Amino acid sequence: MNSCAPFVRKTFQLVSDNTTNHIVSWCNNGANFTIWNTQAFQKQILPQYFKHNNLCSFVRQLNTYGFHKINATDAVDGLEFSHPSFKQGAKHLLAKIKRRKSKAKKSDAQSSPVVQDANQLKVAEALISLVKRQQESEQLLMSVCAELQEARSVINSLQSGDKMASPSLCGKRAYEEVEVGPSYPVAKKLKSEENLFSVPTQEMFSFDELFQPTQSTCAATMREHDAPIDFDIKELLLDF
Amino acid sequence: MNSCAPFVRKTFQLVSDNTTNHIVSWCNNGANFTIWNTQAFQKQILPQYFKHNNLCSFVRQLNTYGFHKINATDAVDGLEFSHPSFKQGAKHLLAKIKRRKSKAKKSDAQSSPVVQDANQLKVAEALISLVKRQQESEQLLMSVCAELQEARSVINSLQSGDKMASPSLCGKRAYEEVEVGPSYPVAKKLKSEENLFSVPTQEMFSFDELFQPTQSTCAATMREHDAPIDFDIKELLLDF
DNA sequence: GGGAATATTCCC
DNA sequence: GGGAATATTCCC
Repeated sequence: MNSCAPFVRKTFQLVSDNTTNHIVSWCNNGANFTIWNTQAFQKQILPQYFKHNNLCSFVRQLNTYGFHKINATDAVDGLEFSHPSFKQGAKHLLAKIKRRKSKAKKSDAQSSPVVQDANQLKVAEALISLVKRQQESEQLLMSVCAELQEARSVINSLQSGDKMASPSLCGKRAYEEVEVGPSYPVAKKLKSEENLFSVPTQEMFSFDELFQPTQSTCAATMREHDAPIDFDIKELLLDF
Repeated sequence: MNSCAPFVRKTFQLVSDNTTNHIVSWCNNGANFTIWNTQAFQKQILPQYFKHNNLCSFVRQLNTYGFHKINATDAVDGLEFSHPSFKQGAKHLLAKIKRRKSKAKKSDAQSSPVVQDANQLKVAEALISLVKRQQESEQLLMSVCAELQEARSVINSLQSGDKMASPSLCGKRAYEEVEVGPSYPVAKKLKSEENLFSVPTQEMFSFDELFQPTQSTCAATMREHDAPIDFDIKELLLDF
């Protein structure tokens, strides 16, 4: 029943106490509450419920628990606050009022990344190095594939004289995943590489969720349906 | 002068107050202090300095600031505490007494990794996927290089009849970093790839510092002086 | 003794 | 309003 935070329970009690309505009371038909006399509230009310007599500390707690101040209008003065689960006579709603956690900084495109300790810095550096290494691997792969294509063109032109197949090339292949014969066009071969590179869809994580591609590279021409690897690592670390 | 924490300053004051030496006082020639009467200390002393009257809370603060309890001996009773910078008459030492920070969990080889929030979990998954992708790229690169080697063997055998060079192969190369002619042995070519792959030494981070290789792969044969990419990602995340 | 949640203070 | 340091409470 009384599973709400001590601060919320005490605030409900002091607002509901009809003997002090001239200092603090429900208002707006029980939807909000108002501190009518801040001096009396500080000196007479707060010390009865809390370990201080500062209105600022009380308001700080209200904010921590998600209360909002109502802008003063011409009709009423006093300090008025509201919370969707803090209503007159509704004790059962108080358990829904939760203390706000110290929030992790959300990414702001302008702000610089905050890396909080040496270990997280190391993780960041690991990611950066790994991404660089991956880019280099993929570029090198492209260049070697281009060379292979040229070599096969040479073979085809050399063989055009006798139209003979080349059994030795097919027989000595070391890695079975590369099933490309001499007459197989390189464009088709690169299509099969896409399957090897792409992250399987059954995994709970995809690159696109985390990494915002910031520029296109030659790798994009090779892997059309996969996110480029050159995401902005700083973007990711903003959420740390 | 008085840059020490409020708790330390107040504790020095209440211990040094000679009018309450029957309740709490310096002892051991001013090296430690003793609470002689815990009931009187709670009810009469604590509320004068703090917002509570609980001995437990006071002791909790002593521990937070690095004080240690002295084991009771036959000679003295009472609650005795000590701190290397909390000595009778030595106000100037109080600034050296620092509050202990909530310590980040250190890695323990037996304990399971603790990934503290959803974002760090995403980073972990990103690293895992990136490592997998890198392994696949390097394996594919090896297989393509093997194919290229075979293709060049075919070219050499086909050319052995007329000993003619192949100018078209050199002229149409798309990527300048691959400077390998038709007669260049593949073993030498892979040596040059090592330079492309390896992390530059002038960077402040190296893979070997962070990642413990857990098994050797075929990639190790290609990149002799570089750490294998298949480190244990869980090892790294223990420190989060 | 100390981790961790809540409370209070201080400051922007 | 809310971040962050310190204080108090609660619990192991």
